[in-house]
Amino acid sequence: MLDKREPSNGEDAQQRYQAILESAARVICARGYDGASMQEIAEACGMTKAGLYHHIETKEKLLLAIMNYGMDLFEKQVISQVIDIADPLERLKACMVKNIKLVTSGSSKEVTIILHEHNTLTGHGRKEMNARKKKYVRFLEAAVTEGIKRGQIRRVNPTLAAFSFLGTVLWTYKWFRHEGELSEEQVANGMVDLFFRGLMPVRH
Amino acid sequence: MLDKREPSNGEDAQQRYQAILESAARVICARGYDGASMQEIAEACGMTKAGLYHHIETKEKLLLAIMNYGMDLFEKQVISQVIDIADPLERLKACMVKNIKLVTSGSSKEVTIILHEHNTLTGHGRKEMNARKKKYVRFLEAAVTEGIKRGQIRRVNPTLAAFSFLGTVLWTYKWFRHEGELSEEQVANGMVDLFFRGLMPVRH
DNA sequence: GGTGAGCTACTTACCGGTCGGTAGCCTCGG
DNA sequence: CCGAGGCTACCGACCGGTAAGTAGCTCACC
Repeated sequence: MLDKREPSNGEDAQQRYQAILESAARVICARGYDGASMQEIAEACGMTKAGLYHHIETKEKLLLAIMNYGMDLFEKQVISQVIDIADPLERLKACMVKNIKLVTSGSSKEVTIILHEHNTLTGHGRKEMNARKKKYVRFLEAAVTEGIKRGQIRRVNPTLAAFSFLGTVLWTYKWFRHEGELSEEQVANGMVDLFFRGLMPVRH
Repeated sequence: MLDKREPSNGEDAQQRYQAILESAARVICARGYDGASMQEIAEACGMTKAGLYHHIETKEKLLLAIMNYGMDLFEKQVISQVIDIADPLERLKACMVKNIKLVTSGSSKEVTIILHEHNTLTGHGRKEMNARKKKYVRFLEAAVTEGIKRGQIRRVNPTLAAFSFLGTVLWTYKWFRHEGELSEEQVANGMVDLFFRGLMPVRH
């Protein structure tokens, strides 16, 4: 049970911890989880390895913390931005735009780590992350189902639609480059257009 | 200059080498490149580490060999199966089905390694693999462009369409499970339907 | 004067890779 | 037909280096 008599101190400590997660995320994102040594991560945090271990328990728990932090970020910047949109089709479209921008902006390496290291965690931590991811899939499936009921979306398999959505959106982490010819906006809007309207010409 | 008086011997050696690549691929696919030790890989090949090093130069060159083997497999089982289809739309659809089945079947771990370890190779080997991947993107873009010219596909950005295609298809390596509710056929056919027709209802 | 944050110095284990050696087969001269 | 020489495939033992993680100290600040 924490005594919160000193909010400024508590806030500082939390900010410090988040700064560690962000620095660690940058290293792990660049080198991969196994390729990143605790030495490197500690240096990126402006500390020695032993100093870093004052804040974390193990390397794997650090990874879990980074991923949970990334999930918090995702839920704040994507889900909570669109969850109140009543129209399921508009909800899905807005969700796709927000999600693509979160991935392509590259500002939160934690999200990239979640995407790339999907098989790295073991045991309980892995189950925890899988549960959080599954919640997102269910959210997408529900929106599709609702859209079908309303007649806004044709009769497709909601699970397949959700994974198709996710593939389109999340695969961008592997190929999108800011130096490239396509801007974030172009990708986001273009993907929405492609996903919802398909490739076929308009019927007359 | 090899004297090929004994073709059977040469074939044996090549088969042996391929068996090594396949065993190594299984271990690397399961543990990740950095997580897989040469010790483990050698054991999976039924050899000691020193014995394995008789066949390969370095760990990274082993990875490159595995990826090139996977690319050969991909080109044989996907590209060459569809490249002669005259209709670009049918070419794309057949390509998507073949590609999804290659990934979901899970029989060739080499392909999964290509997808997952997209940032692992360095230097020349990485350029080599990127070139082979880019060829596939160009192939898809060209088919889309041709489909647009023929009026079979509406005016979309071919690059975006190609990456959308790839996201839908290749993301399956992260979530598809044979124990799951969806069969390979259901996924392949469902994805084709979704990708080409989109989510919107048919206009009347 | 205690507590959180950090350090130096260390342990144990394993990593990728190499070395010298050898068992078994093939080839070829005599 | 035999045996010397060479080659392929492999092994046991080992190298220098580095990995994750720890014990125990200092020190600034409440």
